[in-house]
Formats: sequence, C-alpha cells, structure tokens
Amino acid sequence: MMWMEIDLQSEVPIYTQLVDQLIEGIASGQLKPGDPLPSVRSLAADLGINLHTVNKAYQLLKQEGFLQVHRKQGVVVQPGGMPGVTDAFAAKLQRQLRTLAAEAAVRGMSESEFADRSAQAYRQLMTNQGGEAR
Amino acid sequence: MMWMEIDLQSEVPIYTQLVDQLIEGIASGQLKPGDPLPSVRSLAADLGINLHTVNKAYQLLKQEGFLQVHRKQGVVVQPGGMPGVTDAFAAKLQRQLRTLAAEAAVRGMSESEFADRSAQAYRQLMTNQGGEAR
DNA sequence: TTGTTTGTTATATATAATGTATAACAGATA
DNA sequence: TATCTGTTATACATTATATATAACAAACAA
Repeated sequence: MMWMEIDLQSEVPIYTQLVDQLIEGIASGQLKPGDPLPSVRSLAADLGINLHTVNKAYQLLKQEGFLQVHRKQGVVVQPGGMPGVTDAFAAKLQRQLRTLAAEAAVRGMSESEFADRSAQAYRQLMTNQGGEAR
Repeated sequence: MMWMEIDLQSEVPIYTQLVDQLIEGIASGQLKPGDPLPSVRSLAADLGINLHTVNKAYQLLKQEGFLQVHRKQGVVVQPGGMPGVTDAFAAKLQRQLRTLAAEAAVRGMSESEFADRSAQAYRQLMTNQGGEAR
C-alpha cells in the first residue's frame, strides 16, 4: 500500500482521494480480488490521518460492492466478481462526461480529441503497473 | 434563460450546477458570444435562490474567462474568443477522466465503450439545441 | 437633477460537510 | 487472557454552502 498518496492541500476531500485511488488500484491490477487491505487504524497511521476518514472510504466502497469486510480478517477486495455497469453508474458517468465535454468543447477541443483523451486515460490505468493479466 | 434548472436536493452545490449549465449553454450554442445574461438579482429571483449564489457562479466563470462584466450592462458571454485548452484544464480533465475510467474499467466497461460514451456525451451537447453553426 | 438598475462588498447567521479526538463495544484470533 | 478487527458513539473544530440585509459606486433613463 506504499503507492497511496494523500494531498492534504487538495480541494478534493481526503476520503474521496482514498476511494478514487483504491478503485484505480483495482482497475490497474495493483489490487486483485481477495487481496487484503490495511486495517483502518494502520492505514490511517501510515497516512497521518484519522481512523474515521479511512473508515468512511472503506464504508463507501463496501456499499458499492468493491470491498468485503470479515470480522477480524479485515477488509478485502471483493473476491466474488465486481459490480457491473449499473443504471446508477451509467447515469453518473453520463452526467460527468457531459460536464467535462462541455468545457472541453467551449475551449476548442474537438470530439475526436476528447474521445482520444478518454481512451488514453483508460489505457494508462491498465499499463501503469501490475497490469491486466498475469 | 428558461432552460436553467436547479435541483435543490442534489448533492452538487447550486453554484456548481449554475456553472455547469452555463458552460453547457455556451457549448451547445444556446448562449453565443456577446449574449447578455440575467442580472444576479433577476436570475436568483427566477430560480428562487440567493443573489450571492448566482454571483459566486458568475465570478467563477468570469475568472475562467468565459464571461465578461460591464458596469450596468451586466454580464455578457465572452465576446472576444473563449479561453483555450490551458495546462490547468488539461490536468483537471486528465485527472477526472482517470477517475471515471477506473470505475468504468472495474465494472467491466471496455476502453472502446468508454471512449464511445465520451464521444456520445460530446456529440449530444452539440445536437441538443441551437447547434454548432448558424 | 432624480431615480433606478447594475455589479460589488461587507456582515451576520444557519446548516451541512469534513476531519479529528477519544472512548467503548463485540467478534475473532493467538 | 490478551490483542486486533470493524463498528459505533460522542464531542469538537474548521470549512463549505446558502441565505438574509444592507450599503456603495457606476451607468443609464426619466
């Protein structure tokens, strides 16, 4: 978990940074199904933040179905298949893409360049580390 | 300005909803360079919100270069060319696309589908109303 | 001139979000 | 019996968000 980094000066909340980085970790293969996560106390200590901030991130990811919690074994990356593209996620994705696309368009970015940057963002996740397959 | 809609129950702040919708209005051509915007007081009254909430949105868009402010003439859509793809915007875009792409990937969405949805979000803006050309 | 509308600024207040600090609990494990 | 786990509860501080009034100076119309 040495790859986690928190920016205390950022405008994005700490627990959101945690959520995003953990999802990116799963996407990139750094975190695989069944992998154990640090306890809320140890991760909080490592990052120099509070226990409850870590717990809030874990709770959100547990509710979304990305994590599982066993008593005492601690938190584990969902071993039984990740949740798919739900209606709720599709709606959230469309809404945020529309907002981003609008500003990009106003600034003169073409549709193809916007799509290219989207594909590039996706691809860079996979080729970062660990990778998509074994 | 009858097309503006505010969701008071949304988790996204009102002034952010205003900023997003105004940028989408410019992108879609509903708002053209030089077009006047409602005064902070009248728009606030129309939407049933406070003057300062509208002013905060206008200030942000003014600082970004999307709006101009003349004393008494009121607020106007930037007539002298929109700001381009700055480094700051490129960085923000990449960061947000990465976050979205990560969750999409974890949920099993392919790179091509993610890119397709991005292009579709861009295209739907343009074809909504008013359009890209005269 | 007077009056009105404009953006702007200043205070004040209320509520919610965020983050921290302690403490305690029950279940699981060594 | 200890220890570690997630979990819950309480309290507190800070910031973000939103509203409510009030006032100001500039621009314009009468």
